[in-house]
Amino acid sequence: MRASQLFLPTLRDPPADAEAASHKLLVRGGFIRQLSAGVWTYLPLGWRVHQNVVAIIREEMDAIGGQEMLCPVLTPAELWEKSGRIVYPEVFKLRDRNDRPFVLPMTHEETFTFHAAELQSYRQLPQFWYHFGTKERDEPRPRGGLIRLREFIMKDSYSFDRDQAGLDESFLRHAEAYRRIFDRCGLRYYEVDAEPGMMGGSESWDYLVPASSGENVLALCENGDFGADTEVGRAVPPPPTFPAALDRTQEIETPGVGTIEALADFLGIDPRATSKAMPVVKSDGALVLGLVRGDDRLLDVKMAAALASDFRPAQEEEIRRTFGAGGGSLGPIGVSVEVVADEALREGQFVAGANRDGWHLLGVQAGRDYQPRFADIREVREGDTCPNCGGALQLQAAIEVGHIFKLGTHFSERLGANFVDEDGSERPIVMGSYGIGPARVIAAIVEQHLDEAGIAWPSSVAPYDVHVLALPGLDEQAAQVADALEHVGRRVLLDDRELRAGEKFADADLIGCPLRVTVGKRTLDDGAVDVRNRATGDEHRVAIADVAGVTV
RNA sequence: CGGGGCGUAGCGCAGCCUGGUUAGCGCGCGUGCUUUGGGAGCACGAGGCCGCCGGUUCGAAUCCGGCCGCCCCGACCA
Repeated sequence: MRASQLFLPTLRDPPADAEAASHKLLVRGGFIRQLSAGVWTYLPLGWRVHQNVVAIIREEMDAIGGQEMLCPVLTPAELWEKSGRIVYPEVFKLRDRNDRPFVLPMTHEETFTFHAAELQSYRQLPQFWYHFGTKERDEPRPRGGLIRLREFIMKDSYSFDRDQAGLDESFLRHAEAYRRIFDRCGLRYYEVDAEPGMMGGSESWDYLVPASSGENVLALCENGDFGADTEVGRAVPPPPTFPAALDRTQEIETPGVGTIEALADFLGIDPRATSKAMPVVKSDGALVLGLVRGDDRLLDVKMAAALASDFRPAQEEEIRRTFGAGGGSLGPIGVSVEVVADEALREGQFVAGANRDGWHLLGVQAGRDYQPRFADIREVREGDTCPNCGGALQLQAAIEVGHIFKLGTHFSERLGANFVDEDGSERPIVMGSYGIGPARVIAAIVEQHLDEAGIAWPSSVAPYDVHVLALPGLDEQAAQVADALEHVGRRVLLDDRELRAGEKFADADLIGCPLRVTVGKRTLDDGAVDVRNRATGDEHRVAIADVAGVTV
């Protein structure tokens, strides 16, 4: 390809509204352009990279028996009413001229399950279908270039098995394929337990790529034996320094003490030896008391998982009616509601609210003084330690590039995707769903393969293998070099634009093809060119006759 | 949805507070000459609904009101 004819609008400066490195470089390099918040066009170079990522995914999906198909974007709302997902606020909804309701799907479980209803017999299972489909999500806040989009292409695949054992097998095969995909894309990533979500799946794993602009937070053990998404993973907080143990709880007046810091100061104790109570109301209206250590924070996604319900903070009036005290004086003793206590409160005696304004209790011990249900509901923090080996945990922002999920029978039951099993009985198909966002893969690759000058694409996804620079006056010679490379199957971008050498070098660094070949007077007299490795910066002189043989 | 910021040429910005000729600057773009291995120099030139609508005023990029859009933080998030 000749750069003089390529639509390649590179920019010297990053757009003012870009924050993430991948956002800045992909825009500057002429890979993508924004159309609206979270809505982007791939320009020619960006689409080539996208196609390369897609090709890798396709190969690995096919390698585990995937059958590629394509489902439409426009989808009758009826399917989503059956699955129950129609109520999600992120779902784009629209109507046709006859007022028939449609949705624009955020993923395609409903549609694939609709087709899976044609599967009749266990003899046809397992099946494994996928497509690269356009997803639409009315995100409340798109951001970061390609990191959170309102419209994007996703590889979503679906497995259809006769039983749980089959699903487990399909799930693991996907995990293997995903590892190969992300390896081939040059990503450093972690496979971690994920938040299963509200659809009742039993297990799900996330693929998280450490990158500062990511939205997930990864907890990693210094000894390498633990990695978890902090929305799911359990970590061990540093132990408290407890005051002398008491035989029974003791009331103490704490006038005007409204915060944990004030309480610890007033009593002269370690804040870690206190507890705090968070009254919440489940979606069925039941009030529950969440209890975490004084220095910890309740993490809402963990709490929701522990309660198996959404919840909201209780209101002042509800608190007073239930506990007979205000929000700053609540505790777990003598209450009529369920108490969900964090694991950190299992051992030891903590200070707790007395359910009496201006009073606390000393020496409150779980099991002896109150009977909670224990759950991991605290937010993982810097300074926590590894649950496996006790090593220090490090927190790191990460981009979620893939998610694999044991769905079970939620969709097959609601959409009537049943099969007849060997014993003649009809059963719902057991499903898994598996997603990868190529756009996020691209963003993640850039975040991990860049320097001050621009992107350094891994060869597997680079828009071109070799970037040949024709320095002024040497267009013909450069074209010959480019031809020689193309003849041996290399994908070549020939910069034949009428620009100064410095500008071509800068653009080449920015665009980030793995190899750069400079055709200039300086070396041509010797019948040679300079070949530079973008990632390492290594440059060496190669005779033109040998240039077709150079590799990264 | 809450908080903050921004909207002036393709990109980055100044001007606005304190209203007043033809709305500026850098980069980029076009033409010519000189240059030519790391974002050149000179000259000439093209390019603007100053986000939109309304109001105040003799006069609005500038003041006031409403709306729209975009970014960041939070909330939210299969």
